[in-house]
Amino acid sequence: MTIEKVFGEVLKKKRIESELSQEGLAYISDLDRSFISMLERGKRKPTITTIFRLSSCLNIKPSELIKEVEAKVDSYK
Amino acid sequence: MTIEKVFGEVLKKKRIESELSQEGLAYISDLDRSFISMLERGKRKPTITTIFRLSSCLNIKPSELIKEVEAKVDSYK
DNA sequence: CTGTAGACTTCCGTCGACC
DNA sequence: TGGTCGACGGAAGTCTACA
Repeated sequence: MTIEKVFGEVLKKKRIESELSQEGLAYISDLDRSFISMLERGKRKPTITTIFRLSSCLNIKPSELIKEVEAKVDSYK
Repeated sequence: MTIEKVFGEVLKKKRIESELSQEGLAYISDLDRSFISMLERGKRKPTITTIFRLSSCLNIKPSELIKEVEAKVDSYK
């Protein structure tokens, strides 16, 4: 498992929990919808600023988002 | 304060605490020394994979690194 | 040991369109 | 609503070299 794939899974989960569509998240985060789609599918790797932006839109701390990613990455080892 | 500037400050602090030179960190993380230099000065924004790579070299969890960044960012608000 | 410059390759992130 | 395609500008990250 790659970090970007796990990040995509976590992002999708958090987005669903916030009851947002990709389009809705794209709108409030001011990121492109196709980019959100690629992030969720692990086709793109976000920069630190993108991580912070998405986190605030999902009402979660960046460190908590990363923590979930790191826990999931560790579980694959 | 921008996120990348704060990240650079935290990165430098952690590197010094690990008693590593930029060159040493570049070597073990397999990143370019000039890139490490620019990261520390906030001239570049790391992607999530770079954050994970640097964290493991600094013996810290990615989420803890981000946590310090987010705390410092918040302190400027 | 660190900063920076330039030239380079790869990829982030945008945009419009279609399924 | 989400996946994907192609084109694009700009930025991530490498490498050499010099102060």
